[in-house]
Amino acid sequence: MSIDVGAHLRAVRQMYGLSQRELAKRAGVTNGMISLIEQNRVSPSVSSLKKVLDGIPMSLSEFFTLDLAQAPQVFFGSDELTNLGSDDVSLRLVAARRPNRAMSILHECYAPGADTGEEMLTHKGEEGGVVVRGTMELTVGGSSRVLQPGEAYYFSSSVPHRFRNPGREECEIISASTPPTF
Amino acid sequence: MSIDVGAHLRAVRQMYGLSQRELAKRAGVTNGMISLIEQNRVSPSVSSLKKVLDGIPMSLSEFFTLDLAQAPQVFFGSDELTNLGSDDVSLRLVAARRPNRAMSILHECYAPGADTGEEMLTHKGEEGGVVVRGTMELTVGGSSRVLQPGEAYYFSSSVPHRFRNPGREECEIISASTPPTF
DNA sequence: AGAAATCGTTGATGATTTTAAACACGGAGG
DNA sequence: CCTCCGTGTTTAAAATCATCAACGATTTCT
Repeated sequence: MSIDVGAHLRAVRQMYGLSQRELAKRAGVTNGMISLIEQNRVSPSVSSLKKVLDGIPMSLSEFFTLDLAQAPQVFFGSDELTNLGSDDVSLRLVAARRPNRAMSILHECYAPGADTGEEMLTHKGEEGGVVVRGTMELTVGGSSRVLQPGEAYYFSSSVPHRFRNPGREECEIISASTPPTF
Repeated sequence: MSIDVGAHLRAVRQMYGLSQRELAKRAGVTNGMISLIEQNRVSPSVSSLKKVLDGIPMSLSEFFTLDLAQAPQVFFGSDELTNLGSDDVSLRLVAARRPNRAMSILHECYAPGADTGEEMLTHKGEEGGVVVRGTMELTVGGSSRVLQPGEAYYFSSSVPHRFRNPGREECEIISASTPPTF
């Protein structure tokens, strides 16, 4: 069970201070329809839902991505980052326990020679980051490059990729990925 | 005109190597319906579209957020980051020209005393980051804190916020925000 | 208090979607 | 050649959604 479209629409509408009739008028649909949708007595067609959201206005993407229940921690001490790494790779996640995050932000440390494993990684979403200290060899699809401090990367995570620290020094990077990998 | 649901579903389905019948079977709907949706001869109800996507599987949120047209630059030299800052605040953006990015990743440098301006910032989305060097005073809503190197933050950008470098040293942070601010 | 306005809900009808079953096309193998 | 799969597409009937108009409840103003 994922999203309750009816309750969600109601919450969004009220958050924008609109009545069913007011929204219906802006959207060019009937108020009754909005009532039925909000009670989950019908499941609107995508085109109808789009018309309704246009009246707010809000995109379908925003609607399905938006999460209301949020009143979360903002500041994180260095020791409040959640450590997810193994022996030679430290992955420290910001806001780990925040439900329905849009991103994973990580403070990563790779020991000399450390890597993300034999197999190339493939998953949904996008990721990017900046090298802060040391050097990082990144392979994405066919191409590969050793990034120096201050250099950066950004790619679609569905393309097979792999990280490796080729240097004798520890490598530190700050990265972000969306939707959240961790 | 936003998204072409039919074409989009077709692209997603093919990306996962599924036939209409195969997907229909997994989703518990008929193959004909998928055909009609993909030709935009009908606009599916949200519940139907959800059933179809469950067969992939993919969430409604992902479906409406995902963008296909992508074959972009992966690696960025330090000098290939796009500088957006003013005199005392340097904002260097990763993958600036990539269309339909899901995130903005920034390498930011604040001169001593520099800030994001008198007014509190408010916009859609979420943002987070890690302090790499120097100190950063961050105010979010009512609360405020001075973050040290290695410390981090994450919050909803719709809450009024402000950054200021209170130290005598330059402050360097890596940040990410979604949807992209820049 | 009473009238007027606004709210969300409901029932019958017309419009649209969804199903089930058949169709047409193309490639693989006997 | 020709049947057997596998595609995706199409059609009529069944199911669901969207509209229109009316309803009861609540608030606002006279």
